[in-house]
Amino acid sequence: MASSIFSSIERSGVSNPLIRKLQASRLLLPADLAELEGALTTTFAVPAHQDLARVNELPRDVHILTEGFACRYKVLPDGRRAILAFLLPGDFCDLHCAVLGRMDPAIASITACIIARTSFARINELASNNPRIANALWRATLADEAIAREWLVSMGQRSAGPQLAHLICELHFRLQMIDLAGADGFSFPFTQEELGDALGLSSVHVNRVLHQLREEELISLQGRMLTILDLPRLERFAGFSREYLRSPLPAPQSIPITHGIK
Amino acid sequence: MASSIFSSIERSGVSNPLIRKLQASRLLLPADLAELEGALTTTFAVPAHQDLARVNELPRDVHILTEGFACRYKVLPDGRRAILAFLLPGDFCDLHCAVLGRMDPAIASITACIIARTSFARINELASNNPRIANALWRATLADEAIAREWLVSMGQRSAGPQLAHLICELHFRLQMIDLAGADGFSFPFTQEELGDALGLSSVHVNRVLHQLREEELISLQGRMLTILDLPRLERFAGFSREYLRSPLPAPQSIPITHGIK
DNA sequence: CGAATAGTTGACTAACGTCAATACTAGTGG
DNA sequence: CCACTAGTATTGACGTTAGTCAACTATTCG
Repeated sequence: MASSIFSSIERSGVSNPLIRKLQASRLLLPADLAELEGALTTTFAVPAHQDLARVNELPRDVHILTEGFACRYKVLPDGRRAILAFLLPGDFCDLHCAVLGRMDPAIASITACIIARTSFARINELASNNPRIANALWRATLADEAIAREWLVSMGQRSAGPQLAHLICELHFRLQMIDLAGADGFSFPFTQEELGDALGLSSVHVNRVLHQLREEELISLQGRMLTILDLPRLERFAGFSREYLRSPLPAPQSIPITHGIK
Repeated sequence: MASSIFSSIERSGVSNPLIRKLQASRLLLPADLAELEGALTTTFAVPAHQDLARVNELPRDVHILTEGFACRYKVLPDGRRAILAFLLPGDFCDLHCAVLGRMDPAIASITACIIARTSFARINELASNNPRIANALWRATLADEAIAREWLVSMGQRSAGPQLAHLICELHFRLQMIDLAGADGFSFPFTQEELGDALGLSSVHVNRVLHQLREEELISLQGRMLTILDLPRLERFAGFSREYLRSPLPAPQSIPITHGIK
């Protein structure tokens, strides 16, 4: 199963979205970026709706989504599936697993994906020797956590309509950050069942709520392209505040430029 | 468990539960523990049901819960409150906020608490100069994340009964880890409204579900003391697996003992 | 002891799930 | 180009879970 999928399309990736994201964050020096990029040599392609964790059983590798959509999920004993996060280009798939040394939630592609891989040993070496990189990686996992926390708020306190609207706002904002959302809309390749598993709703109910959002002319959805018709109104309806997604610059002392004295 | 190795520290009477936890994890050398403990000099008391974030508006400090129960929460514009995590002794209150440089969710005490404080600058200095400490702190935030993810599963896929049971199992396990849960039961100081805000349920429904758990003789709850009457049955009912709470030892290469070469 | 807070219970309502039938769509091979 | 198929979307009828409102009781605490 595993080998056929990884008819590895090796590419010399200068345009890794993770590197671009980190570059934009201004947390790292050019030299740091080069170090990190040097570790991301191997990339491979995965078809849509493919289980990634099972394909590669080594939890000691770290994967970065480079192109396409994926998700983290967990299946319960009774067969229900919980989608815990949607992964977009530039996101780490399993950095936390590598740090903890445990392959906790599974990863699956949603669309066809391109994924970059490196060994955790390599990442760990970089982080150990360069606190700026360690800090940037740490912050990346914390950004994940902030999104998960907001999902928690959504699931607990928002009814289905606002909850779905909130997810749309989140994806829109995150895709904008990586230049993957135009003014006209963005790629929205999720099935209603996937949305349901992410929101804790049945796919039937997702359908109805989606219908409602279209009827109220908040969004339009044709093919797999979603257009936000009235962003301010959608954000208000969702109770969305982009604050939690912003990556604030750390205070001066949290970037120890003077590292090396020790 | 690792008592003989760290006997020198034990004899010196480590009172801080964070240090005890890290000590038990075997991630750090005695010297590392001493470094960290040296940073936790200031402690202060907070009465029950007190807002902690507002008490200390400086987001550049890091707080560690030393005694008592607290929670992370967020209030929505419409006044609803979402509790995002319960904090137990030894937990960081706001390490992630400090790293990200943003005071995201608020913290409130549930019981009277004792809290240790240190400056983030100090923590950051330790982490920058000592990758073992950086790793341990990173893992601590990831442990948080694992719990949040499991809450997400609970809220999305479990109905109220199993969800509440799951929370009880989680708290029981976490309290056991820090020697705060006896065989006879453990302190359970949450109001039903707090439980509701954490589970995304109304307090009325929490009451009914709690009643049901008692009727089925899974738990008993008197005063603020909860007793688990049949742990295996409760865990089965909740769909609880303690796997996600375990702190696995990292693979050898993730503890670079040889740090200092650079 | 009294006042506030927390817990309990019932009646009713709203949100969401389940089941099932039908329509659409993209990809497939003839 | 068409039919075939499997997955996906849509819609209706109905059941279940959980929310709301409201009254009442039990605790806690000053």
